[in-house]
Amino acid sequence: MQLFSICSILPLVMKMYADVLVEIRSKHIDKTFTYHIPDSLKDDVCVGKRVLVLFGRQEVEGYVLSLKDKADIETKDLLAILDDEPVLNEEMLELGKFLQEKTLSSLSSCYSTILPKALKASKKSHINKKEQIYIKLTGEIDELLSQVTTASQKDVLLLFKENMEVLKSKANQVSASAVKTLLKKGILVEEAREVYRYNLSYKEKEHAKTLNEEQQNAYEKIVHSLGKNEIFLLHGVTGSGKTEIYLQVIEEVLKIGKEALVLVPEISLTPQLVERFAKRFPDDLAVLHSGLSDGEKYDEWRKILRGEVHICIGARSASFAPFKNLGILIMDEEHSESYKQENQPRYHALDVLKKRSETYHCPLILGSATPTLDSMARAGKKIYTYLPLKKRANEAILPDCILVDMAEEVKARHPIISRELECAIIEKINKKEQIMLLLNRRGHSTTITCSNCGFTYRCPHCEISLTYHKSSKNLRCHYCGYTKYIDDFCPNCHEKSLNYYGLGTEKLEEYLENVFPTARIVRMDRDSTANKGMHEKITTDFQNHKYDILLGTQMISKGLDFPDVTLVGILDADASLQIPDYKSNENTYALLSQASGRAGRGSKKGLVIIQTFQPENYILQCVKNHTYAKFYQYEMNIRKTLKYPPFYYLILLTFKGRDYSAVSTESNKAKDFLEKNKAKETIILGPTTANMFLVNGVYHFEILIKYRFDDKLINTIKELDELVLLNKKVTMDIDFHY
DNA sequence: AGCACGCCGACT
DNA sequence: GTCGGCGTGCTC
Repeated sequence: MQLFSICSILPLVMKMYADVLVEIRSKHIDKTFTYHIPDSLKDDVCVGKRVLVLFGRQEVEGYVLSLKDKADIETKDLLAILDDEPVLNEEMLELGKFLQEKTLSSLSSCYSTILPKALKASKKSHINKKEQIYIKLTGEIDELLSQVTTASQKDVLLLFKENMEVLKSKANQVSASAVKTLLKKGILVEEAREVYRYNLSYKEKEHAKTLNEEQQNAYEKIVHSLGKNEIFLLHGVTGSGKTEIYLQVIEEVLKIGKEALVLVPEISLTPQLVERFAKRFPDDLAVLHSGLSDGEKYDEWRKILRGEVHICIGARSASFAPFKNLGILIMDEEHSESYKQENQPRYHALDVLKKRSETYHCPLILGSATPTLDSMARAGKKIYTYLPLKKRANEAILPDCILVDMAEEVKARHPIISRELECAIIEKINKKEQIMLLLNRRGHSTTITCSNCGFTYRCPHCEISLTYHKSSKNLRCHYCGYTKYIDDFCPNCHEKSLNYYGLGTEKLEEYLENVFPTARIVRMDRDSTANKGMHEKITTDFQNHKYDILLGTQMISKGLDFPDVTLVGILDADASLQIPDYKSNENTYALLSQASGRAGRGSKKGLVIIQTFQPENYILQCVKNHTYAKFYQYEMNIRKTLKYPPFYYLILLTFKGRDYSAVSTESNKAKDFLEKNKAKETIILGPTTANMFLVNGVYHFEILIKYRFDDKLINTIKELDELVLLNKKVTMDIDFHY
């Protein structure tokens, strides 16, 4: 089980050659190259370590994937071995290959994803362990004291009256030069000790809450399956106490000496949640999320690797946490799209967890208030064990929900905040209760048009209209990041006649300040939380009643628990329905019920007001009535008729390049190739120009493949991948949808 | 991905 | 005549 066991056996065999996967993230070079192992490095090589090699004319880092005693071609020597212990153990080596097979991306990109940045093979990743230098006495203090003559040297030694060892920096404060002489004389010795950069400082232990009957039942089923590879779908409305079940299951897992891995979406990984875990399991928790520096992540990673902690909570990338004896895997908010990586390798954390739960023979819990249709269908087929939680844990009742027809409100000159919402806000403020407003669009206004000549600002690279950010007085493209400063004059006709249309969080904040001048308002979105710690500051300030109204993007809809929020307003319910994606209904249902769930989590009953132009929309009706089951039936019917998941699998191929006609012809050739090799039921759609047709000067074409039973399809796509690789003007991106 | 080799256009 | 454009091909 220990890493060094591999290491200590292999050198005895004395292999002469090593197969090295060089770290060049290109599909053209995605294979191993054989290098000769010079005698000086023989005792040190082993599978899973990083090495330095000469590749062509450049020095490159790579991973040793296997050792052998013959080479069929001429070889170069390994230049150096970079690790004392392998960075990839057997499981991780296997997991990398699994990812490559699942995503059809390069093996080296898979290994890079598995490892924390500090351990990636690359040219310049010099994130090191942080060390502190301690100094120690070499003998008895009284005896050593008699050997020194100067006063300052004596002072330094006196530090050791009470401590066996002292931080060198501390001793230096007494007298740096004295420390130096004492070290030279051999009276003191240095000792480097590694320190961790990130530490949770919750020492008091919090105890388990009692579970209600439903929770108890779910808990017992899960605990009963420990040691077996079973997948649970824990379907519980917001506030039904899923987290408490996780915590108690983890407690059982720790009792049998095993480890627990908990995944949460990045935006749900709030200080509130971390605190809850940290207080329950003091000194036994590692946290991995994007807010940590690379060094901190590296330290957390090593705590896990060394077995110093038994629990890890983290976002998507934590699915690779280097545990060696997992007993439970948990994926909270399993419907979250953040579990899918949107660049290569485009893996889904669920696949990684499923794979690891097989490896370790341990259960996997998928928790959600709004499971994906896919998970729900699997539960229906008994592939997953279904565990419903229907009641809110603290007996709180679900909030009332009202749909407001905005067509009427526009006529009544209330286009932003409807009359109902305005009244409710005033009422709640008077009662000293709190309000959350969800508007899932950042910035100030989405379209800027000249009323004189009709000019509209568009991104020169992406052809979409630019969003105005008032606080920074510029226009931004939310796709490519293009930024442009503007003044009040139209660049086309030079009149001062620009109109700002469309509503973003910045403009809403401005509007609210005008309508409710006495209310204390705070905004939370990617822009207002750009600086480290802002997210935490806003949430704690709001919790402490420093504000009455919290407005923000979907960032405010997840994971936060404010007992005094009794009103939730959702301003742009239609926006997410209109996104051209087969999942837009599913995502809308999840987002809106998630946001609604923020209301009335304490003892007071909550109210949710949803503003929409289509109050009769079935999805919105389901949200209003809290009827997931009806939503599920309705949406499954649509998916079935339109041949979408979970009835069909989807693969999206994207062809990219700067040369329009090259991309067009290549994608058409690809279509022909696929048509020739497909199974009967497989459907090839396209090529069409992508949603984002032109981004940063790169043209995008798409082919969508829908299939059910097509054993050869994956192989066909691999062949196609190699064909497209020959054309240097076009790249092909493969994306498996779930 | 880099970095070489190689074969055609406008310049001191 | 040369400097340099980037198309093509290879890296153990």
